[in-house]
Amino acid sequence: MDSAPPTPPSSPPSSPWLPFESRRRARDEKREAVLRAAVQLFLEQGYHRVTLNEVAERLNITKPALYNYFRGKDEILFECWSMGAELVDSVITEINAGSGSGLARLRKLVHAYAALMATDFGASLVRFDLRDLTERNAAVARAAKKRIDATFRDYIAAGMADGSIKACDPKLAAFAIAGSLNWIGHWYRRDGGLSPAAIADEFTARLTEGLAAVGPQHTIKKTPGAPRRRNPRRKTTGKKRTGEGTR
Amino acid sequence: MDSAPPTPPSSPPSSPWLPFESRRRARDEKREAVLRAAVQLFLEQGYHRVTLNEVAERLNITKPALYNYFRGKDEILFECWSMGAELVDSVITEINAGSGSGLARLRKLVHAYAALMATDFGASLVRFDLRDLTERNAAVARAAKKRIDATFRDYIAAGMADGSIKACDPKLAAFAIAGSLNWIGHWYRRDGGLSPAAIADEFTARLTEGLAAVGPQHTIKKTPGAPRRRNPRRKTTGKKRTGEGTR
DNA sequence: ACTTTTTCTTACCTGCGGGTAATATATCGG
DNA sequence: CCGATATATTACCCGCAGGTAAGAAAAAGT
Repeated sequence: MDSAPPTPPSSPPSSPWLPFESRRRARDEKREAVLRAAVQLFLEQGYHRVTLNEVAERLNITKPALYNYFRGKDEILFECWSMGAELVDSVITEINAGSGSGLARLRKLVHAYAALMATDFGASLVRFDLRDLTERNAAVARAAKKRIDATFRDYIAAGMADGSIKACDPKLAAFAIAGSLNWIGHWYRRDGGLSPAAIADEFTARLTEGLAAVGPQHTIKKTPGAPRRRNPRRKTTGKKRTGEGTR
Repeated sequence: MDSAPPTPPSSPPSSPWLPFESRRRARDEKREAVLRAAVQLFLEQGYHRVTLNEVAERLNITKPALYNYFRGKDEILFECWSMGAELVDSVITEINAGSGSGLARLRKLVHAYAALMATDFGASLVRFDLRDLTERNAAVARAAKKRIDATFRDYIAAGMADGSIKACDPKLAAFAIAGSLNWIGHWYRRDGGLSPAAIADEFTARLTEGLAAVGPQHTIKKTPGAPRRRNPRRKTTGKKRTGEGTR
């Protein structure tokens, strides 16, 4: 809207960094705008059916302009995917920073992950085909996926160790839970009557009730801390930037 | 192997139907061979990366020969998908024909469905993008998916009605279970140390243990009929044929 | 006001892959 | 052995979408 720069033109040239910074910012904002438009189209129509012309058109520019920000179509796909991965990563670091039993952590992860699957960048994690990426980028993506999967298993294993989760095969249990969550990304529609929060709550309960240990402590049903209300929302901080030049 | 027709050439022309039938059979077998080759390649590399030349090459023929059996690439995709759908349908009819509580039926369905996801045609149900189909075929596929989803919900609702399943939202519970199962189609690898039977058993237990009613009757842990052993395997009959000519 | 750098556009190239036409070859019925 | 039918091949078309080159337009720096 407002075109006034942070440093008005009348001010002395004391700080030439700010305009420089603002230029960089503008560029990154445009980059992100491209990603937002692209991820939306990719999810709507599928990567292969979306042309770069369409992406550009939606941004009121033309195709070659995109090449100022990205090397090619596959890099756009990868960056979309990365956005989602960063969101998950920040969720995980946050949970790891906190405390709680294995079961409690697993519940937090399930809740946050479920909500993430209802976002564009979150869904892109499970709806994009990694085979569309360059081998290099695909390797990065595979590694990230592996880390996420390992986190699920770790929480389950930790829960078994601390007695909050009953004995089971962590690998298969993680597959079952993660699969259920990942599938949200395939069926969730914004106009579908089910709010992300409701889905997250329900899945948290449904997916962990079978795992809770029944022997030592009594069956845990709702979140132990807040008896009735669930966590309203969790602010997903993040937004790192890679800073890798285009040319 | 053996090329001798059912009616040897020396016999009188009393039954000209058999050679005709055998011709038809040969044709259908080739059609199916195309589908088997195609589904494998589609799963391996992804639909868009597979060329018809590759499909043909794997069958030791050339691309245009495929057009004797299918209208085009998308029809091949659809027929692969249909093979999977027919397998699920036959599983469902079999379960519906039998008896058992809602929970028991749900368990049967989960078990059979999990095993199916470890097959090529089963996986094609969840790994192919319906948007690659013509609108007409996509509508058929959507309807089939809806029927399958409805079956999950029906079993859960029936279980709640007969007391074998505790109160829950059938829609979300079905999503959670089906999602977990569908995801198998994405991660299962034949060379991955986990046998389909083991996966099916584990998922059957894991996905239904949280749903079993604990109030009225005692907790149901294993299958109620057979106390220790689970169903070893279920023969998936089926293999209907559409019989729609190409030209 | 001039130059320089960044950003964007118009016009084009190019390869790939689905699909088709014309034609050859095997198979079948007689 | 001969025509008819199905089945396969070789050669081709062509539309599309990713990517590029060259230059205009806009900003930034001085």
